[in-house]
Formats: sequence, C-alpha cells, structure tokens
Amino acid sequence: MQYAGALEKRLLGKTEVSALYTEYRIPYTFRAMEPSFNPTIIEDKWQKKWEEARIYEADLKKAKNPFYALVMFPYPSGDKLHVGHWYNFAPADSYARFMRMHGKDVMAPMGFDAFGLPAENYAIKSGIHPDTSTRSNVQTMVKQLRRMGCMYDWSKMVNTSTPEYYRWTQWLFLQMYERTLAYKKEAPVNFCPSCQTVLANEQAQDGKCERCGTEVIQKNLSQWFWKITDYAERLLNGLEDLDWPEKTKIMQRNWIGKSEGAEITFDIVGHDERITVFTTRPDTLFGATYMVLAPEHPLVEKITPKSHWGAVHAYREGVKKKTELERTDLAKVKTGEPTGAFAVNPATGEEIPIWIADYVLSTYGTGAIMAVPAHDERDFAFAKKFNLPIKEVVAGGNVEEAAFCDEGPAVNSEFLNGLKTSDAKKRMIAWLEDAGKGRERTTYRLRDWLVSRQRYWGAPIPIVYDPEGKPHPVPEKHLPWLLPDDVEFKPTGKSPLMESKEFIRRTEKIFGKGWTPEFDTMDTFVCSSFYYLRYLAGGDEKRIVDPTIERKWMPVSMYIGGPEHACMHLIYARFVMMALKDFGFVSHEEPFKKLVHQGLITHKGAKMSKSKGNVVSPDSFVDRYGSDVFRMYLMFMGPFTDGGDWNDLGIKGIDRFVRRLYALCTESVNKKVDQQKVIATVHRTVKKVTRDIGEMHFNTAISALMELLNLLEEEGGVSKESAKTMVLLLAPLAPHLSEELWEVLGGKGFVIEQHWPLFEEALTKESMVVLAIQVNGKVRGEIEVEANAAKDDVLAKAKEHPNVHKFLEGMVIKKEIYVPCKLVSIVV
RNA sequence: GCCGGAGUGGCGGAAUUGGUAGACGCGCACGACUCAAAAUCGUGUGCCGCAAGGCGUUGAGGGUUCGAUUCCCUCCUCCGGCACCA
Repeated sequence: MQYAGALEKRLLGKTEVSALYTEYRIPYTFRAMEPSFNPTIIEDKWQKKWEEARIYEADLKKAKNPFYALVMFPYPSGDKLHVGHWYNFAPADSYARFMRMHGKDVMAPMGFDAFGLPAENYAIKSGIHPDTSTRSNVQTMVKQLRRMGCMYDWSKMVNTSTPEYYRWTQWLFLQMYERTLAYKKEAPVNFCPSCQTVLANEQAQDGKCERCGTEVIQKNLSQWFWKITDYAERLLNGLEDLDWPEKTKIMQRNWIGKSEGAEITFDIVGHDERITVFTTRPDTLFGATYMVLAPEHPLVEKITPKSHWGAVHAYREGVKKKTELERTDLAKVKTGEPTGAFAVNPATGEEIPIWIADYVLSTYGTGAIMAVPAHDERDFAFAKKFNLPIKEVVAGGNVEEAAFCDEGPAVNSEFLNGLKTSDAKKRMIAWLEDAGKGRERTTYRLRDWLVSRQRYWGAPIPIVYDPEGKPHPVPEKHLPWLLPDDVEFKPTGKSPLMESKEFIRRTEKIFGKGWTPEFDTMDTFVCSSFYYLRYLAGGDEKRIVDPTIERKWMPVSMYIGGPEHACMHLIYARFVMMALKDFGFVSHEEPFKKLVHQGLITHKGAKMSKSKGNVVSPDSFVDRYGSDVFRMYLMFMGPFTDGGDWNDLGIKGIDRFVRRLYALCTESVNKKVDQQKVIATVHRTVKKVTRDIGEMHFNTAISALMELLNLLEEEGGVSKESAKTMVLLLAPLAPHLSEELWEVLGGKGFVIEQHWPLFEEALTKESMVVLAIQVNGKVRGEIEVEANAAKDDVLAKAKEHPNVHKFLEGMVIKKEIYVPCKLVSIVV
C-alpha cells in the first residue's frame, strides 16, 4: 500500500502523477490503495470466461424467443474506436443484456462497413493498398471492441469489402437489373470535384458533398440508378406502423415529399409539341399568365425561334456554370429569359409567353410550370421583375402587393367562380379530363438512387458491355466479380478500374473479344442496405439469407444508431428489404421494427474533431477506470437520446460508486434481516431500474442504484439476498463487475444468465409516509402518518402542527385537500 | 420561410396522471485522517437568519387551478432537419 507513495516520490516528487500512471499502465489499484479491486484484471478474467463458454453465440435455428439487437456497423477507420462508437454500442449492449435477462435469445452481431473513400484516400497518400489497411484496421477495432466487453456474437461477423460479402452486393444489383429496377441513364447528376465522383441526392444535401463538404457541381453523365421511386408510396405508408422516433419519420416523409395535384397540358403556338406541367393548384389555372421551362428542358431547343436563340443559349450556359448551391440560393434575385414562344392557356384560350428560368428545377415534376403570379410567391417575384401580368383568381388577398397563397373563393375563373379551393380543384380536374387536357396526378420529391461511383474501393458493378456497347449482366456463376488489384489510386474523374489490364483481360476471356467491363463501383450505401440479413446468413454461400431464419429473426427488434442516416441508410435499407420481399427472398417488408437514435457526445461544448483538438480517447480512460466505469459514465451523463458534454472529472463519481459497491459486497454482507425500509427501497429500486432500462433511461437507472447504495451504507451492511438483487440490477450496466460480484456472493452460473429480479408492488410502499402540509399553496410543515390513514385523521393531525396552526388561526377554512402519501392542502 | 425539439443551481441533470422543484452525480467550502499531499470518510452547499422560521425560484409575460417545470395563449433564445419541390 505504501508502495504507491514510495514509487511516486521516487519518480516524481509531488507533480502530476496521473499522467505517469497512464503512461506506464500501472494498474489503478495502487493509486486507490484497494488492492482487492482492479478493473483491468476483473475485466480480462470475465472476457476470457465468456469467450470460453461461448455464451454470446446465438443458435439461430434453435432459438425460441429471438431478439435481434443491432447497432449501425462501424467504418473501420485508422482512428480506431472513438467516444461516439462507445456511446452508440455500450448502451445498446446494456439494453441487449437487459433483454437477455428477460429470457430472450439475444443475437448481437458486429461487423464492418469497410468499403469507402477514407481507405482509398489513405492509399493515395501512402501507397498502401486499401485492402491491407482495411484488414489491419478491422483487426485493431475488433480488439478494442472485445475490450468493451459487449455481448457480440463474433461468429456472425461481416466485412463488406471481402469477396464473400460483396458477391451479395453484386447479386443484389443483378436482381434489381433483372426486374428493371436498375437502369442506366444519361442525366444531370451531382458531382463532387474533390472526391471525383458522382453522388446520390441524399449525399448532396445543401448542395455540398456529404463526405467532404465541397460544393457539388452538375454534370451530364450516363450512370446506373436504382428505381427507389417505384417504392415511394410504400416507403411512405410503411412508416405508419414503425416504432421509430417521430422526428425521423417526419424527415423521411419530407424526403419522399408526396404532393397531390394535376398534370395539365398546354399547346404551343405554331408547334405540334406540347408542354405538360404539374401543379398542386389546378384551381388557379385561369390565373396562369406565363409559363416557365427549366433551362435544361428538352423542348427549349425546339420551340425557341432564331431571334431569341442567342440570349436563351447564353442563359443556359450561365446556369450550367453555377453550382447547386448558387442555383438554389433563396436570397438571390430571380433570373430568366423569354424563349419567344407562346403557349395557350387551356382554360382561357389566351396566348401566354414561355420563359426559361433556373427557379424551375428540371428534376421535379415535369421540369415545367404554369406560372400563377397572383398566388405563388416565386411566380410573383418573377412577374414583378419582368413586368408580367398578375391576375387574381382566388379572393382574399391584395395581389398587387403580394402573392396570396392561401385558400379562398375562386374569382375571375368562369365555371369555378365562387367555389372554395378544394371544390375548385376537383371541378377543374374533372373539366381537364373531359377536355383531354389534363388529369389528376401525384408526384414525389424522392428521386431514383444513383448507385454508380467513379472510385476504386467499392464493389464492382457486375455489368459487361458487348462490342456495340450494350450492357449485359455478369452471370451469377461469375460472382464474386472480383475487384482487380492492378490499379493506381489517384482519382482522375474516371473510374480507377479503367487502368486494370487484368479486369479487361478477364472480361474478354469470359465474354469474348471487344467486350468491356463496367468500370464503376457501387455506392457503399448499397453494401449497408442488407448487412442485417448477412449476419443471419452464417456464411451461407447459396442464398442471401436462409428464409426460415429470416422469417424468425426479422425484423430487427432494436436498431440503434445516429440520426444522420434518417434519409440515407435508413431509407435505402427499407427500399432494399421491400424489393427483396417482392422478389421472394424475404418474408418481411420492413427491416427495422424499432429504432432509437443515440445523442451526440460533445467535449467543451463542441463536436469532437481533430482540428479542434477536443477529441476524447476512450482508451486512456478505459486503462485507468476500466470499461464498466467508462461506459456507465457515458450512460450516467444524461438521457441516452440527448447525448451530452464529456467532462473528465465526472467519471470519478462513477468510479467512486463502483468502488463503494465493491467494498459493500465484499466486506459488509451480513446475516442481518433487512428492515422494512430497506426491503421497500430494494423493491422500489427494482421497479425503477426495470422501467428505466426498458425505456433506455440509463441515467436515472444508475442514480436509483446509487440511492440504494447510499441507504445500504447508512444501514452499515446488507443481507446477501439484497446484495444479489443489486448485482442483478447492475448486470446490464456493468457486465464485468457484476459477474465478479455475483461470483463473490456465491451466485451460480453467469450473472447474465440469471433471470431479471422481480418486485412486488405491495412491498415498494412503506407503512409510514411523510406528508407536506400546505396552507394557501405554501408548505408550512410536515407530518408523518400511516400510508393508509383516513382523511379526517390526517387533517386533524395536520392542523395540530404548530406552524400550520399559526397560519390557520383566525382564518376561515374554505377547502381541504388530501392527496394520500403526498400532501395536505388547506385553503383559507 | 416551413417542420421538429429544448430552455431548471457554479456544472451534467432529476421530478408517475398537475401534488413538498433541485433526486443522483460533479465541483466548491469546512472538518477528520496525514509530517504533508493524494485518496478516503463526515458535514454543508438558492437567499436572509445562531436558530425557530421566513422569502424566492424552473427563458419572459399572461391565463386555468387549492396547487403548474408539467396544461393553454403571446413573446424571446438556442439546437436539429428541410428549403425556388410548383
């Protein structure tokens, strides 16, 4: 015990010694001068025992009561496990353990989302092959993850960058291709000049690259898409029954962006072609005083007369140069150019000018609009700027001053006049259908998923082209369609796979001279859209998943991960699951029945980042306090879904709690019979911890255990029975320590295999309770009464209280309220 | 602009259906142990008061109620998401 002091003096004198301990990995025990408790030793011991007994390996076939506990699998970065991983995984593990103690057959797998840009960028810098760095990162992370002591079933591990895995990514592509859900199309797409690749819409939100923040530009490229839009309605309706955060559902709903309205066709003066528009306000057709085409609209070239072509062409070129961000900047002044062509308003028969303007998007609706400046803010601003007529067709506003976008009675609209907006819409649609000039229509903002990437480190798209350039699927027997090795990693905007001689030779050898492979790889979100099925596959080479096991284990019982995937991974995975169900490979439509997002851990009030220098490294804290204490502190900081700000000192509170608990269970367990107060508190604690962990309120569950410990210490000891109950309650939160204490207390088997303790409601209540006595809403005293005392007795006793009596003297009592076990309120 | 969520001590946070606001923890102060420090333990920690007790209080203002952090209205601030979607 003096050893520590002597060592300290010898090495350092009085200066900061904690750094020294961390550096030399001297067990914390010496500092704490409690040689019996050493988290490092205890945690090693139990991790080995769990592994030897293989108690976390789930038997997927035999399990009777399956509980699929899933966390979003990590990217194996060279930066190793960070606090964010811990904050996601550790509470998820506590919840899974809690379910196991409730008799569930829990399966908690872990794997790696291993394809992607960072490994490739690292390869560009270092020359190390992404496969080499990825494998080494995976190894390191597995070690760190094991040290967390979570109940992962490592026998089910997946790594998306291995051929065994990506053959299924490619297989999925082929399934989509076969059913025409995968198609190639030339379209304006988001391109990140820094990553040198195209991006899906979901990855270019705000006009910036999701990965590097660079402003994306628009390019016309021929790319592979998956037809997620076919599933828009199902993706929307399916949300109804999911046990997900409401916020996430709203985000997905907005992202899908359903809107109902009509499609209206306008004739063009002097041309056979017509312009079709989509509008949610067909009732305002009489007010359409001009039309606007998106600059990229294919009709622009056909209808623009020579006299206007120069200006129109110049405008289009100008728009092309703008980034997505510039183009969608709301603050900017509207621009546009008349095409010189005219259309006919089908309702009024009037000729109205056709403009082009970049406030109309080519990618939404039909890429063309009818402009109703009186009743649409954007059209109003445009009309004001270019002096176009504004015609009121809905009463209720002052359309000279501002657009009136609310509903109201129709005016200046012949057969619609007087109708309220909803009726006018219906009437107009009926009229358009009769006249053959339009129909009811629903549109979605969701766009097809662009899955091509011009990058190396991904699953190759299993397509080859014949000498005429026609695409053909790579037959399934050639899967995995291997990612070639002989490439440079420098991004050029062209796919790195183009450099591979082996890749081209292989293609010609199998398919014939002049055949070429598809050089693009797939978006990594494809890999992660079905990984939850591969965990269940157990390395099955024949099928993506065994249908019997899928039927039994899907959907995922509890899925935990960050909220940033609301409109990416979480929408893609739903789409893929629905598609696989339609193809007949799975039985469920939705992959994730219940979803919870963990909050964000900040440090010194800011998001952790290397550039800010505020990154908290879990390793040094785990070295010092142990994994149990580290994870419990993360859970104690605040509500799981809120996250919190990391505080180096806060963890000491948990460390003290754990040491005191250890001391109690090893030194102060006695034969004495628990007093009623202790019994009631134990039962209340069981009740509270059960509810709190069930609701993922880990912070209050831990504080309840602290309160119990405080009481037991005051009592000077604990019965073995109560100690055991307490250790069982602790088991999901501190898995190693609780195993150790369970053993110390003579418990049989692993603590995690015990049943969760039960409580009796009747025993949670004590016979005597303290009541507050209020006079006119202010607390004037307290009395102790029997919990089931009669109202009259309590009131009489309350009035005897000297201080209460003082406030009642000379007053007339108006009202007396008695809330059993809570308070007495007297109004005078 | 639209859609969500949140504002409670020095700090993180807690408060079943409206029922003693500030549990639990951190920090801080004083005390015990020590030559000393760390660790540990004890006491205190909204304000006034030696105390009994009194007063105040959950972003601001108003309302309902015996009683409001909780319900209703107005406003302010912060955070997250979407944003020329016709």
